[in-house]
Amino acid sequence: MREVAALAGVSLKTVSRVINAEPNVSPDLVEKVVRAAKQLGYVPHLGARSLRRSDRRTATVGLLLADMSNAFSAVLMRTVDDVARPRGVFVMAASHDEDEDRERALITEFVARRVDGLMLTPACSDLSYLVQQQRAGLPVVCLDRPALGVGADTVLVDNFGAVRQGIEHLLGYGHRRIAYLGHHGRIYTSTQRHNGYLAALHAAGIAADDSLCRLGAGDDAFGYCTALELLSRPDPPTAIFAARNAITMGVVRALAERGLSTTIALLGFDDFPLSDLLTPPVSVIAQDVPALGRAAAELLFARIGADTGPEQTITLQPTLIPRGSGEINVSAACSAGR
Amino acid sequence: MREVAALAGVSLKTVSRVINAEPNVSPDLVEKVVRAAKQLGYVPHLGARSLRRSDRRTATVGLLLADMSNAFSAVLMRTVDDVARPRGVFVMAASHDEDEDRERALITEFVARRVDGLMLTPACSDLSYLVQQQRAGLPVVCLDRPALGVGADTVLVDNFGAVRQGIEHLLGYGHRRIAYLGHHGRIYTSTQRHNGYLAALHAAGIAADDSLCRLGAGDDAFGYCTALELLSRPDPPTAIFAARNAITMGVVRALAERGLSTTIALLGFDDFPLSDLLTPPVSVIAQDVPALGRAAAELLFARIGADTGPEQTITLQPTLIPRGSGEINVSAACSAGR
DNA sequence: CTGAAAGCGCTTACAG
DNA sequence: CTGAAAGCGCTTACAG
Repeated sequence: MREVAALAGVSLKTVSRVINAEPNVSPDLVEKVVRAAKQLGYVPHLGARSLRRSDRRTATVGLLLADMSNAFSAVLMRTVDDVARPRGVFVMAASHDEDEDRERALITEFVARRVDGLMLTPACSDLSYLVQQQRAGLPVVCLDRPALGVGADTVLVDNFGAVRQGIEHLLGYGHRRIAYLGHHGRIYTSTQRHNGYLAALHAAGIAADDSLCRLGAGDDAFGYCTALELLSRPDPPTAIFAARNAITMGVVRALAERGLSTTIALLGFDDFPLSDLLTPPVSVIAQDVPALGRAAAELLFARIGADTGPEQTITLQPTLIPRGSGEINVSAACSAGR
Repeated sequence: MREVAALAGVSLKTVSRVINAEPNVSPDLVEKVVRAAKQLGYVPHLGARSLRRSDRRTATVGLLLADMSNAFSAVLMRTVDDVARPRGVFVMAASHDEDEDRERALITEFVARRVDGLMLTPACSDLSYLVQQQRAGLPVVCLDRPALGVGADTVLVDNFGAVRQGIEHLLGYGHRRIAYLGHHGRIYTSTQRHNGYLAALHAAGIAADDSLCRLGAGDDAFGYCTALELLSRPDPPTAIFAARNAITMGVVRALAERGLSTTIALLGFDDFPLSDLLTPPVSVIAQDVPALGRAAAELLFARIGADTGPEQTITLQPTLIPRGSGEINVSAACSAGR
């Protein structure tokens, strides 16, 4: 900027005025500055600007996810970025891998970079240490999971209701022995889904069989191995609910291997590519991930824009998409399973 | 920091020394400062630090992708982040959507934030405007596509060779009428793949049939519609090469719908989840995406670490994974197709 | 309409 | 071992 001022033969303040498109600069000075800036390839230093400006904005927000390599997170990032970009804001993303210490360290790094706001999918740890930052003016929005120990705008998905409804769907096809394959650990969404399963069984007057309820790593291999094991039992389940798409894929593999794809009903949480091309097509409970990201980003930018209204919690409803695998009657399973 | 100094009863410089773990501070002052910092919840301002420090590092790198919502980019981001994180560096990602103006604007925004380095998958536009930034000390690494109009470390995938080999694989099963479904536009990887296809045919003495060579949007719908159309011809292809996984998925759908999955050979570029569970399992040419991201990130950090060695270009070899769909003999296709 | 001075939060380069 | 002064690139708050 100093060089631009020197080349244009004006003061720093005049350059600043031109860069920021402030009014009341004579046209010929504007042109001199613009020409000098172009000639020098001058790009204003946003960091220095934010240090001095009264609003202290860095035009940067933090997005803390469980693991940004999965499709769910990738879509979230993109929709958040789509909201941020028109405002000239960049998104810095990071993954906490469900590790609380890592989560806390990453939040501190975001704060050290003075992000204008923070969006996070909490690792379900106590976030009360965030209160201090919030009071210092950091807007925080939680997405997909609620904040514990701290108030914050939150966008959730009705995991509980959707799974209950999904299990009721399977019950409607006569299933009574429905296995639940889920993610272990105290991840909020897992717990909610599990509770939805239990609630549906309870409402139907069915005692939950603990041996049909398996919690594990939540990946493809877990789904595959667990399904194989369950199917080998003398009293196999007639239907399987997979609480995550990776698990669903593993179960699909196991059913195909055993030739049971059209015998055992399967319903999965979260849609995935090609689910409609499998044999039979896989029924799923689908979340509107872009809507989740968009809602959270809009809440955050409203807060950054000094919205001081009461805290909001938005809950999105997933949709059950019946494609075939979840619409298999129990009689078929019984005749083949025994 | 001022508050910390006041609370600890020391000078700014002493606080600075403690924060930066500089030697030669008396233990009791260290403790006083540490206690004051903790009490106040003090987090150093990295922006202010980088403004003043001699190395000018912001502990931030830019990652410019075509579209961060797809699985390929998501994995790239994660592996780049895995290299950056242990160095205390954050990754800012953005998507240019193959739009050159957007690409240029995003690069300027990265420069305005004074990223320590820039990694990009160029939209295949002329990047000579980057030379100025490079001379000013900005390390640039291109990944997946080469830099045009500017020298930069680059990590590429041998698209040409892998596709030529893939087509030879199909030729080995007796196919002579092999369709090519690719992405239009002047994206480098597309062109390379297309050239690999042509080279293989040429080497085998087969005249390329332009009507079998379709370039389009490169998505699922394009693959589906184009495959349906080709299969409806009086002289349909006996094998299809899909130059991108989204296209492959569309072709899978079309073949399944026509009951031609085990009749027409299919080979796709880029693996995708569940490809091995389809009927028949889909043969693909798979790229090692994590290796791509890791190599690029390591090149970048070497440059940031003042490596002034000659420019490097690393080329990774994809792997052909035969699963069944690409190993269908031409005779079957001929008997059914006519 | 224009610019000189001060200061954002930190580190550098010195002096003690 | 400790600190006062200057300055990174910019904007604020004034004065002219």
